[in-house]
Amino acid sequence: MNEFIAQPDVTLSIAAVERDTGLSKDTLRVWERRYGFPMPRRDAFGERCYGTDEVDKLRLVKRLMDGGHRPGKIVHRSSAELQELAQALAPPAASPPCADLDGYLNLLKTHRVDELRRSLSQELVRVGLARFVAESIAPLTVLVGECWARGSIEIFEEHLFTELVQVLLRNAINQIPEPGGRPDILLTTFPQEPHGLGLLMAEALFSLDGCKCVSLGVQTPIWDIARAAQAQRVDIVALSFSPVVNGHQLIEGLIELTHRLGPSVEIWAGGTHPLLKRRPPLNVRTLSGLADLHLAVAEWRSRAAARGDRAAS
Amino acid sequence: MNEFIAQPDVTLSIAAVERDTGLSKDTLRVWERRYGFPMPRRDAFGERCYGTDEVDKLRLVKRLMDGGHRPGKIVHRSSAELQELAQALAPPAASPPCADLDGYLNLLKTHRVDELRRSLSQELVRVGLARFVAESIAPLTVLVGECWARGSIEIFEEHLFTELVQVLLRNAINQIPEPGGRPDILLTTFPQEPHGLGLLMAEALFSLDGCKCVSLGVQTPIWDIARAAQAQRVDIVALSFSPVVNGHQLIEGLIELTHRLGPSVEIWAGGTHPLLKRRPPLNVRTLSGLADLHLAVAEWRSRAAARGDRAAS
DNA sequence: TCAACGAATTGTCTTGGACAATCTTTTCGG
DNA sequence: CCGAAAAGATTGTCCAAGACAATTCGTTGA
Repeated sequence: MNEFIAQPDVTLSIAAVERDTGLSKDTLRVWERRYGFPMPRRDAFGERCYGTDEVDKLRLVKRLMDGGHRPGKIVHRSSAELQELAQALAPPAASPPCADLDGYLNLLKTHRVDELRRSLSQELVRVGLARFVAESIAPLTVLVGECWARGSIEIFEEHLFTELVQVLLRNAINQIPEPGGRPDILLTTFPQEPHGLGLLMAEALFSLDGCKCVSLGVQTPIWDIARAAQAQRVDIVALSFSPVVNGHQLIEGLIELTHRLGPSVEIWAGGTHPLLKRRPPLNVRTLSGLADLHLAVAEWRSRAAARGDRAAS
Repeated sequence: MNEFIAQPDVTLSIAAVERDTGLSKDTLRVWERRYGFPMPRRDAFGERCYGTDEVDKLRLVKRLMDGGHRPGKIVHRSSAELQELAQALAPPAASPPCADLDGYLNLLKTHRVDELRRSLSQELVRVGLARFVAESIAPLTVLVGECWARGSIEIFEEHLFTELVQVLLRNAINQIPEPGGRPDILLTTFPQEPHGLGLLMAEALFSLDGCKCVSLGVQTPIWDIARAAQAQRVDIVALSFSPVVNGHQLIEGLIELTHRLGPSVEIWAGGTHPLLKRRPPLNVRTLSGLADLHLAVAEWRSRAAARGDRAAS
């Protein structure tokens, strides 16, 4: 069907490697200069030809870097050693993973998507949305994230999971009767933060508490978060942070956002980013764990009542 | 309300311009050297600072190039002249923008989100999902995209729109009774493509046609698309392309994916990327317009029947 | 134990040159 | 006069080596 015979030595151009690994051309060249890896062959025109083995190793290195390793320390190791590192990287499974969670994870790894959706749906109906989010989805999401960092699940499996949970949660949120009560909450993430599941979980819990939620989705520029908050006249801007965002950018962003929003809008920050636990920053309400959301809303309402804000019923 | 005066001189780095215009850093530098445009200011460290006016013009030039113009001929013209060219180029103006669309757009621009959701919902119920997608959502999405490119709507408004449509479509898809028929279709986008609405529209229409859809969401690495297609044993990989993806990367990616998938899996490509209209590439089925989806599925089924594939009922 | 300072690491930007691929124009044979 | 082949211009991407800001690491001092 295809006139191309599978070449025994497939090689990729630097642009193709950039696309496949996510490492920029500049980075690839500077690694070659500094570390001697990757050291691709050159074609007749002196251009780099990367082999599949090199690209595979680059992918591995990239994954370890996402997990906190530094390139200079690991590029020289063999692929086998890197595999080991990736295994060791994962946190020692802090909580003894509940049997249910392992069951779900197993379904995901064996690609029985329909079964996974069905059993999660059943669990949702069984325990209700609030407990479902807190006890199943949240820990499962963390677990999947850890597995991803360790390389023990594939990227497309993580995509499948994200998509599936999204469908489930959006559907559940939709079935909550239109609340329309205060506080009005704007949900979004910073530009560097591509993960949206945390946001969706928060939206579910807030909606259950009768808050009016407006979501901007992920990766909204700070300036636009402020604009949206003004335009929608919300009471609270709720942000979600996973560990991928740089701590410095997180703090800087929160400071800037605080200034832009002014005192009339509160900022609530939640998620799995380590900084949120260690030092509660500025005048930002940090939400430690999903149970805290309910508490925070209750507090806000009693504050509003104390202010004599009758609209916040 | 806000103590910060809107800065008169917002400038973007070369990386930001690459992201915003789709023109590579190399291209931006070589244009500066050859044509003298763009000629960005330099900051204290000698790095390029592009003004918003330059970026706007670059976007315009890019659009004209996608339409067949060559950069050397047009970069020197004024923005006004380019606007004219764009006018002349673009519209066979297939449909004079329906009054409904303008109404929706207006609701979005005045931030009456609830009203917008309600009127779209009503329209959905009125005309059914298929027509709703083809006649309202698709052109409205294009319109919003154009406004965004022109800068006549704000980023957060675009986020609001995306989120709202997503909720609507996911909810509608959910209510389609589980089809489970062939073909099995895997939906996703290339790593450079962050827009997911096209995917969602396709999923809606495919599902209506009784296809079994599995979505990976956006930005899946090519390698993982192939892995997922194998694992799920799908018949078709459906991809969506907006103009933001580089034409070269599009072609290269499709070639690589073709090789990785082998002959047993078809590739269908749709979206608003200009390349899809001009030269139908390779052995990829290009879907020109949403109406084509239905046709393509019908064709696939008759081919399957001709092969005597009884499973594809 | 924590903060602060200097050193090492690392990604991205810079310049200017080169060249293959593509598009346009000219030339030439029928 | 038409169509094909050759010559010429255009254009995007690659290369090399240098520079530097931002981040992280490691050490010292309180």
